[in-house]
Amino acid sequence: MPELPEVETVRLGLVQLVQGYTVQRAQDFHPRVLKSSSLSPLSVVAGARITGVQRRGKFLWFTLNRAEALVAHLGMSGQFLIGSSDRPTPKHVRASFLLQRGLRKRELIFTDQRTFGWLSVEPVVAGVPLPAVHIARDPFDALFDKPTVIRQMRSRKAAIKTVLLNQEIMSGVGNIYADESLWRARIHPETAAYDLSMRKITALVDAAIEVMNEAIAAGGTSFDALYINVNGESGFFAQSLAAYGQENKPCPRCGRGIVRIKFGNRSSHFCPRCQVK
DNA sequence: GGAAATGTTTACCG
DNA sequence: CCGGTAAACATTTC
Repeated sequence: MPELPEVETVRLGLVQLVQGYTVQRAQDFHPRVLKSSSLSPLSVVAGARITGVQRRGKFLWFTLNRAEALVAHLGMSGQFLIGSSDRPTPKHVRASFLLQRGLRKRELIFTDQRTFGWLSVEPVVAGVPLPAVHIARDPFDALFDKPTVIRQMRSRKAAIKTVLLNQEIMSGVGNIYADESLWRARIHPETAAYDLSMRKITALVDAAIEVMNEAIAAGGTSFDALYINVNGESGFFAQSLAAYGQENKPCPRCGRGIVRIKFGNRSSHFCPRCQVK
């Protein structure tokens, strides 16, 4: 479930279900699930209490009653799931955590089909774990500086979609919400960022905030069982998408068919009438 | 068999 | 050193 709204959906579930729990045992089952930079093997997390679950952009971390944090990135297909006898044992289990709070016990599982996701025990620098230090604040961060972000975006020569996806300018937006934001702001994805007016870029950032807010309220976007929350449930924002994945379907604004182009190694969807270069 | 899938990092080039 | 671009990473499904 991996763009900001999906990661936030997971985070909210984890706050509800694992915050305050103490790790009894932590195990990893795949040679690449633990980042090579990890300060320690995963098993060393045993004994720590989870004091909170935080997020910056698409990076997620558990704060512990220790100096280090347990950091996670879901990559393309990572999931956290709370163990339940109601559901079949998930495939591609990469790590598991036995948790306890008083008499209550829970299992937290990390699964990842494509293994682009990872876990890591990391030092925290000024409130942010090391792997996320280079990631810019996302729009839901209390210290998000919109005017600065807009200025930085406008200073780039690259295509606006590339700039919107750059996690070091503003974090959180991935391919789905980039296409949706550009559609809402009526901007062609290949427009050079520095050719856009201040007004247009402002509209784009506002659209990104708006669409991600709506997606969080819907529990994220799920196309299939690969993107689900900690209870195994799908979000329903997919039904609200205007552009992403809507090739040949009518633009909800003007009726013209949405087109898909290959761009920067991935697909971009837009309305050729509403979004012109 | 080829293409595509919601991400990040790295290398290379100018 | 910086910005821009392409490729690599791995697995599964259509």
